[in-house]
Amino acid sequence: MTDNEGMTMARTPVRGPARQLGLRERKKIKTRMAIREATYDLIKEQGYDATTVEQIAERAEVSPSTVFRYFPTKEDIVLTDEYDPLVEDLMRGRPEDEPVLESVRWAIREAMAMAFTDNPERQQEEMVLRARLAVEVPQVRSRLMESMSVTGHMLCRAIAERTGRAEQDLEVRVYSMALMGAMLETLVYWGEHGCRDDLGELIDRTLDTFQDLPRRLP
Amino acid sequence: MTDNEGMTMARTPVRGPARQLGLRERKKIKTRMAIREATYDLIKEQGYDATTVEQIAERAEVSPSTVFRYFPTKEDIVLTDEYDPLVEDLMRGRPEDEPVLESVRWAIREAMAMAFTDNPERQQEEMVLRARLAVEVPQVRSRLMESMSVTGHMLCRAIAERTGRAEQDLEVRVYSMALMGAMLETLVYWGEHGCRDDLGELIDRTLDTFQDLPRRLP
DNA sequence: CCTCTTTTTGAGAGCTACTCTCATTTCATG
DNA sequence: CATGAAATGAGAGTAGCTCTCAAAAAGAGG
Repeated sequence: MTDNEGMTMARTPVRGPARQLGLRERKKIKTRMAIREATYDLIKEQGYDATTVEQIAERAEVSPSTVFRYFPTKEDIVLTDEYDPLVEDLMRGRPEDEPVLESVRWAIREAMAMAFTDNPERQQEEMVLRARLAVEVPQVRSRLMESMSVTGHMLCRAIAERTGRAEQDLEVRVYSMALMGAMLETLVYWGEHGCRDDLGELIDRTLDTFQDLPRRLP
Repeated sequence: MTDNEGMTMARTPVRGPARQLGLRERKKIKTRMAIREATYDLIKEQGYDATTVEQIAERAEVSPSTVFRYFPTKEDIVLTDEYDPLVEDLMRGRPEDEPVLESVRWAIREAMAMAFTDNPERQQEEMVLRARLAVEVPQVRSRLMESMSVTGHMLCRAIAERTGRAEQDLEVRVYSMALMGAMLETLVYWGEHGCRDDLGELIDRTLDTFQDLPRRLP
């Protein structure tokens, strides 16, 4: 049951005979979004812990069972939204001889830009909420770390492909997860400082730091 | 279960020259260990998920309430045992001008050595179990990551102290968490490979990799 | 429009981690 | 031994999550 979410608006089915979403799939997307938005709103109103799945279901006008059918855990409602495939694709599009870190830098920047193209308001707001929850709610932070590890594996694949090394090489994995740890901490840092800084700039600084770690801290 | 003390009545508190723990505290330590061992054994028998807190309580001969009084969550029973203060102390003992990474390397090595001094069998066994669970059980892995983040903060303090930087400096934090990500991945790697490799050697390799990251992966 | 199949949903029962409260037991001490 | 403090157990309660099964909705075809 790999759910392939489109994450785009359900309105205006694409013209053309080839790809027409049926009513069923459009409804699924709508339900998914309804659950998400209900969750975001409730959390903003009363906080994460005080928000029960039952309440979420009620506001989204579905049954609790359905909520769990769409999201495996409560935390996932907040923070599942797959950047990974996007970033992976973007990285694959970079020239072979580019330093890995530069590809990463470019891919992240591009992914963020794309995410913000439609409905930048809402996207920004959700990012802030996620960062805040990552700071405040241990469960969410844990879950976020877990998803970072998935991203890390993606990065392993990309690096392996690029450098010709094995995907399971210890060095490759260490490199990837170190980078993920760095990125996650950047997000937490951003959240702890009230999300006032420019996240893109922080990420740039992090990548700079990462680029020559040994020189940074003797 | 084989701990200090001989089950005396201790009617009169023996005020010997050496510091003697009261019966209460000795009992607490015993209970804590009993819960841990019951958990380890049950997990070995039937796996993590199949082991309920009720079973653990029963085997440890305490009530379920007591289990939760000693450990905040089920995961904590498996993987709480604070290396952090030890490592922090060890790091503080290193010369000021030593490169941070070398202090880390030394502290970890020393901490491992100390952990293995008494009852190396059992220690090794528990380490293996933890690594295996970190690989197999998402909840445990999450919790482990969470605790790594705590260790990361400790590392931040140590680095800040050593280098005179602010503890909240983005670079310091990025450095620390990158290192933690690397260490955690090393543990996972070890676990995935059946804990057959020498963990100390893997850690050494990881630290080597970390030492000159930019040269490792162009 | 009606029928048949497949997918999606809701209702409800059930499990378990975890919390809280309160009475009881166990230790410490004068 | 008496008194106070701490640890425990019993039990009730909450919420996340799973599973099952039957009803409802959507698609395809006549």
